[in-house]
Amino acid sequence: MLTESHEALAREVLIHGPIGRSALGRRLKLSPASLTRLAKPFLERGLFVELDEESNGAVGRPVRPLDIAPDLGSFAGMKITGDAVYAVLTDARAQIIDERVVDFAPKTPDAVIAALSSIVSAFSAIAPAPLVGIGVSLGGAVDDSGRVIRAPFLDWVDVALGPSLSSATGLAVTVENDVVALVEAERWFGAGRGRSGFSVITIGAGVGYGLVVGGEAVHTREAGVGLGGHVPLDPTGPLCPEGHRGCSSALLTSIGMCAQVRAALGRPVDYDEVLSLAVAGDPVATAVVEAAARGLGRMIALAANFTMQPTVVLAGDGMGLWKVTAPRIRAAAAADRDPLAEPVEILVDEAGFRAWARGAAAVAIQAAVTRLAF
Amino acid sequence: MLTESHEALAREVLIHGPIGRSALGRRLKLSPASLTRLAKPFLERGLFVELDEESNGAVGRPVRPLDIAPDLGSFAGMKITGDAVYAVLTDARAQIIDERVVDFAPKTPDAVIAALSSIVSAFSAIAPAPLVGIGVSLGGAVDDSGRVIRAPFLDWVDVALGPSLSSATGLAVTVENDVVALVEAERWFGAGRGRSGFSVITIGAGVGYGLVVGGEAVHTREAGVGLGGHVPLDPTGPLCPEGHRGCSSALLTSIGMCAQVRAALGRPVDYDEVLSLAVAGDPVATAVVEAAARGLGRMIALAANFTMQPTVVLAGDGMGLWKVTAPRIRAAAAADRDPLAEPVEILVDEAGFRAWARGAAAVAIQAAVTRLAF
DNA sequence: CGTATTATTTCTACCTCGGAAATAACCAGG
DNA sequence: CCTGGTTATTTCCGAGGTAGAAATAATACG
Repeated sequence: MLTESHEALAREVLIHGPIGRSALGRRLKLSPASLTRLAKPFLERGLFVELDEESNGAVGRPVRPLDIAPDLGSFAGMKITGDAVYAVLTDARAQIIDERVVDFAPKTPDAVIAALSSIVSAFSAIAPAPLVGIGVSLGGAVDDSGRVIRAPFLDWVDVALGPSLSSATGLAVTVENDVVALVEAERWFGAGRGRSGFSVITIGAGVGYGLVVGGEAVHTREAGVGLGGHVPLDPTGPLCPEGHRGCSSALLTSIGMCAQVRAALGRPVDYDEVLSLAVAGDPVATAVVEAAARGLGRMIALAANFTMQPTVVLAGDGMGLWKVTAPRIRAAAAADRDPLAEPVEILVDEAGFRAWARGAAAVAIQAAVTRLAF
Repeated sequence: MLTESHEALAREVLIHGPIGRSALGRRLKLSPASLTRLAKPFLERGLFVELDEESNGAVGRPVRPLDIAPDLGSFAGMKITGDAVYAVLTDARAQIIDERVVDFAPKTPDAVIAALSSIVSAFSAIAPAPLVGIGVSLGGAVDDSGRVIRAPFLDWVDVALGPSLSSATGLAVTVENDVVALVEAERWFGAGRGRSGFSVITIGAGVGYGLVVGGEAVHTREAGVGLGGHVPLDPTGPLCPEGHRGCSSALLTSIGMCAQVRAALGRPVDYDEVLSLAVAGDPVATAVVEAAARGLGRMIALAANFTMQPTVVLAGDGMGLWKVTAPRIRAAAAADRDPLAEPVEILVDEAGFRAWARGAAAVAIQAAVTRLAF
């Protein structure tokens, strides 16, 4: 069995590789001697490869960087919504190789597992390396064993989703809350890579919030229950279904924005249309979008101030708002930022909706590293 | 030299003692055998004592709890303001034994060091155990070597306060930002003891903010620079000197509250008078105090939501506001708390202004534990 | 072509830790 | 009072991870 140090080495090479033993020693606070010893079993089993770095002009013996084997394994990440599964096939670094969408009905565990299984079969056929892990994420509460404690949008209570899918596919399955999974993806492979702390705000059908401090995601009982969904942002704003005026849900979600525009224009519109109307100068859509931009900026500033982390990562399917109003969001964030603190650094995950499925893949990869099983 | 495990043991006994080896093993994740080994040098050097627990009716061999020696050492904690030093003499657990206030003028390093030295002399004479460490805190930026990088309220830039005081007194001196020190005191000895995470809000002449996550205080460059000082809380509120409408400084500080009441009543009032006027039913003071209570409640909810820590500690000289309006603050916090999350737990440090000096003592104690020097 | 520099490996001793068994100190009940 | 049960602590000892020192490797530079 391999030790904790072995696992730390595997994680470090996966996240920061290719990287030389010397740099690894500094990063893990271990001596060069230990690095030689720790890396040996990985090289012997073919999990790591040693690269030939062409000399870069520096004096001294050139580094011999370690990297993960290119054919280490593939992973499937699948995000369950109320009517479809959005899936990505990734490599061991959560780089997307392929993506699929499969609708399902009715909202029963059997129908969902059938959809998930069909995706896994399809991915198995085209994956460049064997599938070694499956990640599933959804909006709701899950436990460590892969059971879904509750998922309101599916009307599920206590469903053994992980075990069922695992026996159906014969592969290791990790089930996680969607926001938690997305945060893990940002931490290991995304915008937060190499940063010790940042907060994550997702916008789309809902508003999600996650936090990383000291290199670790903050996991409390309330992670993923919708924290950040009802932050008061604009006292003159619209009402959300819970009756909060100008809260993040009312202001920032695609549902909330579309509802505002529809109420004023008298006809249904979708999210993309709201944005393009705003770009075209429609006064209603412009007002709604600008209010959202100010609200998001305020939320970014609040997150940065209260978490004491100057970096905020934006992700989710609502990134269209960023594309249209980035300067306004930045200005609003700066206005509410504490004047003495350094400016907020806003990082945007451009993957849009795929970021959710990539999050599911990320937790599957993490599970594989913890098991040191590839 | 003693190891990291020895230090962890010392910290654990100091914070949670008296405590048996068995419980220590569970807490530190070490075997009973290791606890016997680790505790030995402390008992031999007289730093720990073994208590005789009278049997409490439980079966089995009774625990033999370890505790720190009662005469382990005394500590001085001193908070520097613009015109006086507030000091406490404490035992090794930051329990206050005595307190002093010494005014100084002018705002020069020499005058401040003279005031600090006179307090140290006075404490030395009455301390029940030898003084082993001195902690100094102030509003401003300090570095690890005990230098004050800048302290605007004293017009100081780059003053070697720690080294000067150390050579003047011959004792180990620790200098820390006042908010950071207060957070450390709450974490080790105060309301946050035994909790892995919480946020701290101080109100008084200013608004301070600190954060503990995963058992560690969050130390970023912006710790103690005034984060939380200008959080927008009430869009219809008064202006702060920076021009923010209804921000935490305008709403919650004693200065801000007194200024509002004075503007309406046309005569100067102090903080205690504002509170007693409000209790007596004066309409102006009542409006100001209730706005402050609502604002503080909102700030508490924001802190809990964005830090994902359900516990918030209140401290500082403005605790009079809590005494007068606790139910209103609780109600406001509950209103802005995310509906799905567990209720906010509000803990109040009743020490008032002394909490600042106690924070300085706490960082001195921490330094002594790190050095394992008593 | 020798020297300086940096990376990595080899060898080895240390030292922390935990497992197992023994011992200690209590309670409960006959 | 004695015996068995239970929990806390100690003793003994081996396993294993770690780092120090020295050797070796591979480059740039003059």
